[in-house]
Amino acid sequence: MEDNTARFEKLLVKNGLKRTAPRLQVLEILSGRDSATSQPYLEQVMGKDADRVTLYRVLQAFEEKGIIHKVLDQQGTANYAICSDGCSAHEHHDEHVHFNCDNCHKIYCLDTVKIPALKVPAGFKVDHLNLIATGLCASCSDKVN
Amino acid sequence: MEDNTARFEKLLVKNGLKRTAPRLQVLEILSGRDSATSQPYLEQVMGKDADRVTLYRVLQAFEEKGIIHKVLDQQGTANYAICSDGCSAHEHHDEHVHFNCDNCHKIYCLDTVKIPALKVPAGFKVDHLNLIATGLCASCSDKVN
DNA sequence: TTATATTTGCAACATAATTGCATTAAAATG
DNA sequence: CATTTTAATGCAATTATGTTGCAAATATAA
Repeated sequence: MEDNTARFEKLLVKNGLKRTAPRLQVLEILSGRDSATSQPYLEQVMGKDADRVTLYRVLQAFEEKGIIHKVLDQQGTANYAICSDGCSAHEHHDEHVHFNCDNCHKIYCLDTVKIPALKVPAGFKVDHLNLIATGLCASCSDKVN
Repeated sequence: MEDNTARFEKLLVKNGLKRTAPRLQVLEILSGRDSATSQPYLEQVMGKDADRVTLYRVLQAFEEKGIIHKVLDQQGTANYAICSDGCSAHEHHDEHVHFNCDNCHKIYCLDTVKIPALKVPAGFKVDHLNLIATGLCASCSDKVN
């Protein structure tokens, strides 16, 4: 799992995207984190390596191709995480629960927790489900006690 | 159910808020809609009747008192709906499902649908759940067929 | 009717996101 | 390997969204 760069380059090519510095950098940052990453954080980390507009466009392209998925936190800020295998441009499989910690504000993708089936009123056709739980993450509830 | 104004005035007084024109207007608009209403829509409808800042502050005050609740749609836009009875400043009971129609972009509060209980990994402590379903609402899926 | 406490509106500012366009860089081609 | 083609970047300008401080106005209490 060492040579990420080679892996990322394949990922880009596979999706018809050119191998550029800003794109590799975004993948590098996202893969090094255990929770979803906010746009402002990315912007700050990348600094002047890439224009703000470029970052927006990189994220948008990645989302369209199914490389990353977007989660909105309780404030409405966009956060991004690398999709698990199985996502593609045509179909996102990110219907797991996202956990938004009230203390550290990290967003965890709880891949193991599936969203239970849901009964909706007649006529409504559910396409996607998006469940965000808020509370304290394991690390923060430790510290509080 | 005709004289809304009197009802709204009581609601304001009960929550220690003064009876002002912008507040009554917001309540009037929200109560006349069958789905959650976006901040931009409210801003547009109110036009120059109220300053943009006033609208933000009215919405914020209402949310704090438990008169309305905020739902973020898939784009991260704030939408507001009048709370069902039982909400207060201390406790929001809006843990029902919100349905975001992909076609008409309305947001429905599905009060009758409860969010199923959830198993989370050890250590995580869930405080609130927020489930947004996307797809076609009853009215739009009619039209498509 | 006057006093007081809240609420409003304005101006200025801060942040987040989008668009058009010229320039640059990556991959494809011969 | 030079050249062409196509995609991506960076910059400037613009729009949308949300916030803060403060003076003026207004609702309620006294």
